[in-house]
Amino acid sequence: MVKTRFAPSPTGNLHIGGARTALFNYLFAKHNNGIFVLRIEDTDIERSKDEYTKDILDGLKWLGILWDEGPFFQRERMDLYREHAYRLLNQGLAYRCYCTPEVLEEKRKNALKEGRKPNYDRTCRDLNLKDPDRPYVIRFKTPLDGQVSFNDIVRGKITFNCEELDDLVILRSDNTPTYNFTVVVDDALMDITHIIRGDDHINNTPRQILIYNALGYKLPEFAHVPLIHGKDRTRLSKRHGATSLLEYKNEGFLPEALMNYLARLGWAYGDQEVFSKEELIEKFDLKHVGKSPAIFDMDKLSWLNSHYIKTSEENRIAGMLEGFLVKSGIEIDNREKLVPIVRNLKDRAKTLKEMAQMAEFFFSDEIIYDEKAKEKYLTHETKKILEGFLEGFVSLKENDEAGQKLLIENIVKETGKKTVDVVQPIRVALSGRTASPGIFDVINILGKKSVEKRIKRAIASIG
RNA sequence: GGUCCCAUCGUCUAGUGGCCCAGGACGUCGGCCUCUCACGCCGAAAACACGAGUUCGAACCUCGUUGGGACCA
Repeated sequence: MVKTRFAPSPTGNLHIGGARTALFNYLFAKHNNGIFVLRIEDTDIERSKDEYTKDILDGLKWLGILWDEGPFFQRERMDLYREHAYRLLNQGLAYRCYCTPEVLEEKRKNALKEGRKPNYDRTCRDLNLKDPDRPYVIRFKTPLDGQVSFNDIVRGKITFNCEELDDLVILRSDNTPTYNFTVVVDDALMDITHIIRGDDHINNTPRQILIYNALGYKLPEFAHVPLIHGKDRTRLSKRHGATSLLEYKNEGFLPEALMNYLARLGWAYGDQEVFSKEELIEKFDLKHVGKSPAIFDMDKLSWLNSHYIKTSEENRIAGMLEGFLVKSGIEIDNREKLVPIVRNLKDRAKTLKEMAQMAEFFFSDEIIYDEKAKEKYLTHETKKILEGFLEGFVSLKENDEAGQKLLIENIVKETGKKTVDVVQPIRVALSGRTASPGIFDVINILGKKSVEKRIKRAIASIG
């Protein structure tokens, strides 16, 4: 049974990189009919915050990455780590180290000065000390020589010399376990079969393998996926913009667009670009994950988002649009309008937020004219056009699009102007802007009364 | 600085010795459509980091160089 996990520290929001790692774990598990576990690594009490945990859980749920087990919290499992640490101690695979931080720092400095590696010099390794009055840490006995190598599913064989590895601390003097130790204990106890994580953990892997072996647990498979980089080609971080995945939600992105984009970032399935969640589960594999870091590209995300806006159920988009409108203080007088509005705006908007901005004018007859638009199209010259339009329009029935077309054609003929010069003033009168959906769509979504009101108001504004 | 990793169009990538004078997508540019803005459609420019080697043949294999990144300090 395949079992994967996503194990974030709640020391920050769920960002794009974390979300992708979670997604790969999720897709791999689901592809293999396996289990996906969520574990919160909150042992760093100083920096861990509940708000971050919430952001992570909410972000995953929004994306549609649902975990089968958990969330487990490491803070609740401290006894387990201590037990394991003492087990290694009792078996002679770890030792008490009484070196003080001051001494260690001194040694480190000297080593650096003399050009040696600043590793711990293993003073206490074979002393077998046991002093009840002095504080100590427990260190892991790393083999003095030999190699550790593993077959990474995406990287292939990776080898480290044990000499490079330290006798790392597994339990601090305050009785708290360290990162590399808790990870192994948890992954082993939770029966994780495949560890899929960012390649910033490659260097931790040999230490963890040694701990697995010492503890006598079965090794999992490892797959290190490249990190996502910003435009400057460094690891994605706060200064690259969005710090939480949920910001994309607030900006009007659809979760399926994010999921699709994230999956294709560093992974490919031939030439295919668009994938549903089900397709991703069916087609995802670690073998086609690339080895080099990928740069986050907002343009492509936007393109996918507009694709999903165009192809989603209009009702669903309308529901989400309503939320964005309400959020920007728009009063929705008539919810019947929402679906027709979506139908006309879905090809034009890249995000729901953008769509809400484009839709605002439908909801209030008190149009605020764009300054330049008014200056150009609401003039004494165009006043006649508006008056002519209004005169003809009042006698038309509701939603008589053929009649409306004829009316405009007639004005074009009578004035000798181009169609565009007749339509634009009307557009500005109705929407306040020079760009909008087709003029007849605007007219018929607004309805006869509203159109008349807005034309009159525009005429009045010219004075 | 040490260790490890990576290297195809601006970006995401296809490509595992001949199908590749390198394919798709985003973006860019040009055109068509058109009541505006979009959408859509058509077209164009755009890459195998460099140098050796292996081979009849290399984007694909080997070595080196350069560049980039991550971790540790």
